[in-house]
Amino acid sequence: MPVTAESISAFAGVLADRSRTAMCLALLDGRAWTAGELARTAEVARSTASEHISALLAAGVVTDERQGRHRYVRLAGPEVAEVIETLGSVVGVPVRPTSLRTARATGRLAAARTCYDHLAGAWGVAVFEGLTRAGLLRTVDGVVLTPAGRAWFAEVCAEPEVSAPGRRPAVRACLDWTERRSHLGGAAGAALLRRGLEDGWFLRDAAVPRALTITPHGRRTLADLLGVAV
Amino acid sequence: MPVTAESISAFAGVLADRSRTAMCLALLDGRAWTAGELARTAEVARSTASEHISALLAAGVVTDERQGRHRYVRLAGPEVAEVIETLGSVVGVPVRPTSLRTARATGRLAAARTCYDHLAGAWGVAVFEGLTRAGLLRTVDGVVLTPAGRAWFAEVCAEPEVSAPGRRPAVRACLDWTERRSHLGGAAGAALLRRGLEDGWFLRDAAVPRALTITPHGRRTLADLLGVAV
DNA sequence: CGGACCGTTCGGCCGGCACCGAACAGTCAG
DNA sequence: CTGACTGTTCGGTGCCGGCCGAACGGTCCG
Repeated sequence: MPVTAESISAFAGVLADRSRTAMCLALLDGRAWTAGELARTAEVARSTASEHISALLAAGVVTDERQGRHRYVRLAGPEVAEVIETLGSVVGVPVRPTSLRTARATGRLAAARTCYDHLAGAWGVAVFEGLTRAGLLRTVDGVVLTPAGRAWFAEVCAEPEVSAPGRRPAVRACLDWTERRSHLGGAAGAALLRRGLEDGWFLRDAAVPRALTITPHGRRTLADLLGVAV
Repeated sequence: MPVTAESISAFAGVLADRSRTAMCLALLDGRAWTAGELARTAEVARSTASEHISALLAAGVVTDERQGRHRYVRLAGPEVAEVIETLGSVVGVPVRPTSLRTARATGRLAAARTCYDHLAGAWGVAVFEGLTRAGLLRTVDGVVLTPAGRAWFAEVCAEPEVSAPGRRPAVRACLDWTERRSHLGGAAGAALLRRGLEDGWFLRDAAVPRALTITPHGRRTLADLLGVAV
């Protein structure tokens, strides 16, 4: 019983700071923010923001992901988003409109969106799993492109770069915010998205940044390419 | 935007203390606790508890009610209960069983219970409104017993005390925790509960403290007395 | 390699707050 | 009235935590 009180108060303590709360409110949009962006949002020094992010991380409020010289931070899951929204709703109305707006936005984002430079959302996960089922991707101990997959990408995306031994990994499993499963990152993921945008599989949403809508043509093409219903 | 972050963090700050959280967890059962009981539950000095209660009060987490030398404290409403439970659910499972147990308990408590020494819950509210409809209670600018009501209580409860100009008010509107409407407190409310227990209208629940079950006899009697279906 | 940029670590400062005990005010019972 | 009890106020103490700037390690680019 006292353990429960301890852990709840500890968790509340993490949210009990103006700067950390400002960061969390920014993160409510479901996107990944860099540490510097969060520092600017909360209006504190980068060093201070770094400490705050560490605290949020330790409490399980956010997850992070290093990428080059950047540190991308996102909310750890829908549960913590719910806590923050509940907290906001009890303190007054001002969060409601934001909440509704983000709900609509995340609805669109959940279906299909860009994650940095590759495809994410329900469609991103479907593609990832389709590639795996088709034998183009092997997911034991990490994820690698099979020879068949390498050939497939070279043909579909017409980009030899995918197989080149550059510094960027060809494929990378990227945990999906909404689906909690992996979608395809890395050079191959980027190439596929580029190809899809060029060829009209997806259209960028005018209203919601990062959101994508699938065209009927894209739907047919992907089903065709993967040899499965997606 | 900064205003929102400010207010959310301020609210979270109130919950960000082991002692205050322990108090809130105790209050989750929906009952009113005295300041001393909360101090013992949180294992702090009475003076410390007093300060904590003031903080919870200022934040709108609880409401209080002085009664004699006691200060009764209860959660301000279902919304704050929801916040605390949400907070507990994200931090781990340990709150769930408690939550389920209290849910079952509050289910019984919602129907009929004692509030200090009078009837509360759905039945308490129904009786209050039945008395009003029957013209025994007038509820403009507070609540008073009509002459007819005074006679009714003298007859039914056989207690002249109800009309005596003692220090305790004859009737008092007591805001019901579950119904968010008034039930009957004061000397008349106490007399009515006493009469009901003596005459077998209600039985005390063995498992859940303060819970009451209505007997068929009680149901008939109340409907009869109030001249309405309750 | 050197310069630009991002993030982290480390002192050091400062304010706030949780806690207690003692003294005091109000209520109830005998 | 007296004594028992509940709750509040007020100093005083100690600690925790948020903040910054400076220095440093990594990464990307030319």
